[in-house]
Amino acid sequence: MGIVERKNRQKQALRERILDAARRIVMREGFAALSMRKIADAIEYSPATLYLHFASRDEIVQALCAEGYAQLLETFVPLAQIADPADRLNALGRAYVAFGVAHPETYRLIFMEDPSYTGAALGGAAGVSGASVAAVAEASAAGEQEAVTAAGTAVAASTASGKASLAPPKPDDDPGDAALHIMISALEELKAAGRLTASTDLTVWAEAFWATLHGIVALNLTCPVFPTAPLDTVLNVALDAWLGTQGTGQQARVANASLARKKKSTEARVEARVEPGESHVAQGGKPATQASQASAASDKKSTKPPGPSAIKPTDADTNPAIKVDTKPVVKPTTRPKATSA
Amino acid sequence: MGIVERKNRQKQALRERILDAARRIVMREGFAALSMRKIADAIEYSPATLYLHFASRDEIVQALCAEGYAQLLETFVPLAQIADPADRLNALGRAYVAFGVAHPETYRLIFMEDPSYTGAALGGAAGVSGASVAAVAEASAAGEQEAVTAAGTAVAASTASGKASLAPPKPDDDPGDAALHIMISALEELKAAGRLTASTDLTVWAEAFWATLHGIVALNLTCPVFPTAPLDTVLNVALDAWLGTQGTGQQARVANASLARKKKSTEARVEARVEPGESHVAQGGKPATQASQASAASDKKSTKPPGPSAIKPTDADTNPAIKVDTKPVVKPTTRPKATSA
DNA sequence: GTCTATAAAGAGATAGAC
DNA sequence: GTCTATCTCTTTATAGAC
Repeated sequence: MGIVERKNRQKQALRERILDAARRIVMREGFAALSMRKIADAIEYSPATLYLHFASRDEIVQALCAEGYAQLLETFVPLAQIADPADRLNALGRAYVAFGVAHPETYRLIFMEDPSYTGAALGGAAGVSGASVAAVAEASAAGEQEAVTAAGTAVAASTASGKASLAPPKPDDDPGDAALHIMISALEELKAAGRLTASTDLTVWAEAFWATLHGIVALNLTCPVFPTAPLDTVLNVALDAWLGTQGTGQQARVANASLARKKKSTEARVEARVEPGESHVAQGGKPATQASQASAASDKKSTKPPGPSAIKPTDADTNPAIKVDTKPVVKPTTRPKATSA
Repeated sequence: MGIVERKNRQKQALRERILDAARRIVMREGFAALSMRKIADAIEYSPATLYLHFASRDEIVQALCAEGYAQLLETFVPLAQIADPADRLNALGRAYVAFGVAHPETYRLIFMEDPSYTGAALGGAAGVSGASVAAVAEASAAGEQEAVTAAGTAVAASTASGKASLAPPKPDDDPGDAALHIMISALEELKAAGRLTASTDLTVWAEAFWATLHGIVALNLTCPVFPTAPLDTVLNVALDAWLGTQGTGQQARVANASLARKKKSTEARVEARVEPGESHVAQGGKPATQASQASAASDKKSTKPPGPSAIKPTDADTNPAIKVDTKPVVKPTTRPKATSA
């Protein structure tokens, strides 16, 4: 039966080519410019062929969303191994914002375009990349158990989660909750360690925290004038507000002394935890380059001129190893204008 | 020369009809469904006529944005008269979120669609409704001076700003900064009163705070699954994180005792400050109904079922006095599908 | 000022030949 | 499986009659 398998492979390959082309168009010209004709032209097939692989344009878009969301989750994988839960939350927040800024069109597609696309990403990413999702969830679970007992056992925790990421994936978890559960786990550790007086539901806290991150990203992608301050500065203030003095006053302050220490240093935290342990991350089977690359992208943005009315460049295209959205040529969410009539 | 004036009036009237129709379409069917033909059909003119009043579809959209932003600013006017700066920030945050939820399509249009639209709203709202913008700025300035001297002088402050809102407008202020300056003023009061140890730039703080609010609204409008918790709950946690324990620990906690008092009561704060003084607000020339209506809209949302995958209803159409967007019939940001082919 | 008519471009999706 | 050809439908914007 090698023939049918070859045909399957070819069919799958063409499907990938379609998605690749679609992704390129979205990155280059924005989501609104994505059309079946353009995809067909890009892969040098007829438009009708696309319908043999995808039932509609929407199905392509949703596949794109699922891919993008899986990509975002992969960014979190190495971060889930950070031992200190506060540091972990901090790193997750930075990575999230960095991802949004580095992949503006992908981020728009997943979280800012259409509820059905968002739902497709959060509910359907498992099919595309279930392994990474499961790895994230398990890494976070492993980290939780370790950190409750004692702090500073980063090596042991990372070893455990390294094995977990090699374990057989459970592809049918709800990927939408995976990222949130990472945060909630960190919060539970904080609470268990007495570093967080939980006056509120941890799920709500995580969701509100996430909303803050989303607001920072969304504003940077859409609002040309408002975040006058550099992205990093705003992000620092937000992370301070949520992590620096969280809880009820004195108690939380003492507990977060390790965070307050480097209050003005913007980026060092993630790399201080992850990069010295790059060996253990590589051991775990996942490359650590995404984390450092992500924080690097976030840092570059701090050189943005503070003046208003300048559409912010999304200059995160330094590392060609990572696919990065570039600024769309046409306006993102509007219909393409008539050229000359 | 009465003839030319009548013609000008008629021209202006048609312009308004065009915008009215456009607004209705956006509210009913979403922004993507707005086309010149539909507007023309709605006002029973030919499409060509529209181009005698607006150079392009974009110009109509930008006028809509400016209107919407002015509408949002008007929501802030009565709130700027709240004496206590922390209460004022709290009320502003709630009003902002309530506006976004009550007018989803307007909010999308201003802040979530296209950077150029956002810029048009923030930079061009003065032409549409410069008076209200100036009133907001002056009301906030008046409140600042009062509250530095002592707390609890709500009557005096409101009288002063009441006069201010009747003063001749300065229509050419940058409306984009107006709302932010209200927040910054409140922060300066907090700082001057020693209730906020300013470890960070106040402008940055205000922008980050605003980003949080935007994130909460944007997520509620776009993400079908994620804010599992009711909108109000998330908003409360966020406001607590920013206002409840802001500053460095103990000092802020004592200072914010008045806020912590009613921590679990969701809506009473705005009305406790504004509604007993409804006389003074009415005296100032601005109706106070918008503030209470806004917080009421926010509260209704808390009955949302927490289950995922349900597109959240935007049921804020109780008060017919306020124009409220309803849920679009078609998908918001996508091209309308081909009906039958 | 307003209309009819139409240009110019583009979209998604399908039928049927090969 | 793939293509050609086509259908149906949409859009913005303009020309020229009245």
